[in-house]
This record gives sequence, C-alpha cells and structure tokens, in this order.
Amino acid sequence: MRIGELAEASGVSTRSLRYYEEHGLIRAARTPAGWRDFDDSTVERVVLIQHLFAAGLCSTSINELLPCLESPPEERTGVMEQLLAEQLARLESKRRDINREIEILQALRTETAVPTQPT
Amino acid sequence: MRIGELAEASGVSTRSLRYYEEHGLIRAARTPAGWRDFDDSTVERVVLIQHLFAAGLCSTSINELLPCLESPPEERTGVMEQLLAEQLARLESKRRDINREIEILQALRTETAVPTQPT
DNA sequence: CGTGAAACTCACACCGGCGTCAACTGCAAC
DNA sequence: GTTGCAGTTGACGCCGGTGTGAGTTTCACG
Repeated sequence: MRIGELAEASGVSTRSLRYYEEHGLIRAARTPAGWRDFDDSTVERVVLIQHLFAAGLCSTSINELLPCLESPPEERTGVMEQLLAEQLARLESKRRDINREIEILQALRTETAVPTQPT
Repeated sequence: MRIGELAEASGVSTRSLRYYEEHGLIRAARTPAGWRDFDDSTVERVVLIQHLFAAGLCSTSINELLPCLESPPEERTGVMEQLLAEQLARLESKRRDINREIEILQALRTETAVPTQPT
C-alpha cells in the first residue's frame, strides 16, 4: 500500500510516516520508481506506535521496544523483558510524579497564600 | 539578595532565574548599578515555580496561577478558583492518559505479538 | 591601582516530533 | 501532450525552558 493509503488508514500524516521510516520504526519496500510500498500490517503497527508516543516514549525507546513486542511473550529474552519493564517503570514513575504534583496543587488551593512579590 | 545567592538557595540556574524574571514570574529590584536585587521570599516562590513546571504547566499558565495563589483561599475570586480548577483538571486528565497507556503497555507485555515487519 | 569573581545583556543552540514549502518525478485520465 | 494529483528528497521553522559563550561593567579585596 502507498503512503497516502497508510496515512488515511492509520490517521497519521504522511510526514510522520516518512519520519517513522527514517528512524527505523516502520519499513517500506520501494517500487521501481522509488515509491514506498507498505505492508498491510503496517497500519496496525503505526497505531501501536502512536500509542507509545502518546505514552511519552521517544522514538529511540520505541525502536528498542518494538522488536521485543514482535516475539510472543513466552519466547522473549530476559533483555526484552527488561526493556519492557523499564518503560513500564518509567511510566509508573511519571504517574507518581503527577500524583505528587496534583497533591501539591490541591494543597496550595486550600491552604495558605504564597508570599506576594514586592513592587 | 543577588542572583547567585538565589540560584544557590533555590537550586535553579541563574539563566532560568533571568528567564523567570523576563516572563514576569518573579520580580527583582535593581541596584543603582543595574544588578538584580531579590527579596528573600523569592526563594520559596522559585521552588514553587519549579513544582509547577514539573507538573507540566507552561510559564504562561504559571503566570496566571501565581496571582491566584497569592490571595488566601477565602478571598479568591471566582475567576481565580476557575483557573486553579482548570489546571487541576488538566493534571487529572493527564493522569488518566498515563493510566490508560500503562494498561496498554501491560497488555502488550502479556498478550499477543505484534506483526513483524517484512524485510 | 590591579585582579578576579560575579554580575550584566545579547544571541545562538538544543531537543523531537511534525508542519510546511520548494523543486522535481511518476503515472493515470482526458 | 498536458493536466493534475500523489509521490519523492531536502530543508527550515516551531515550541519553551535552558545551556552556553562573547563582550562588557561592578565591586570587594590585596
């Protein structure tokens, strides 16, 4: 499938898809004329990539993670499991941060006033 | 107090402090020679600002929020309360997003494999 | 008076995912 | 042939908080 179709099907801009390919997140065969030719399964993959971006992962992390996810769970190596665990830990750590900041803001909301700035 | 002292006391670089002043988050008097002269209470304020940055607020939002936090809760206007509520809602929405993404990653971890890319 | 630390202003760079423009080519339809 | 859409590469811009460097001034101390 061509890049326009893939963009349509996955809801991602052609610019982003080229970016993904450039950074090795997806692969495309080329027609004799040089046009990208994507496999149908790439739609699913792009949607997944979007989720990972939404979770705050950078393209480098996604690039490490994708090969892990390609193996079924029972065949994954310890390294793969470790990468997955790391990213989960990162997310959970971020969740803790947010929880803390929510508490701080809630406390500020009900508690005392902050010192005013001198003019 | 001078900018170096403030930087030391608050753990924030002088560059950032100048940025904060430039954007109205903190105020500084000036000595005759043009050096910034910060009030002692600014330390506390800078620490708070760091928390708000950590919570993902941008300087513009912080700028709106700070005057609200300067009034004690009982004297706050409806507008102030609304701003606070908005930022809290933003944070809570972000927390929900993260929770969702954690679930997705956990599911990916245990469930099926992603289709491999054709070479 | 000289020296060095610390302050000042101005300005450029970075990160990273993507928008967007430019200049060019491929290909189907009329 | 030509029109026009879809594709190609390459490059620049953006955002926003900071790092960093250059070139200058202030001020405490010997």
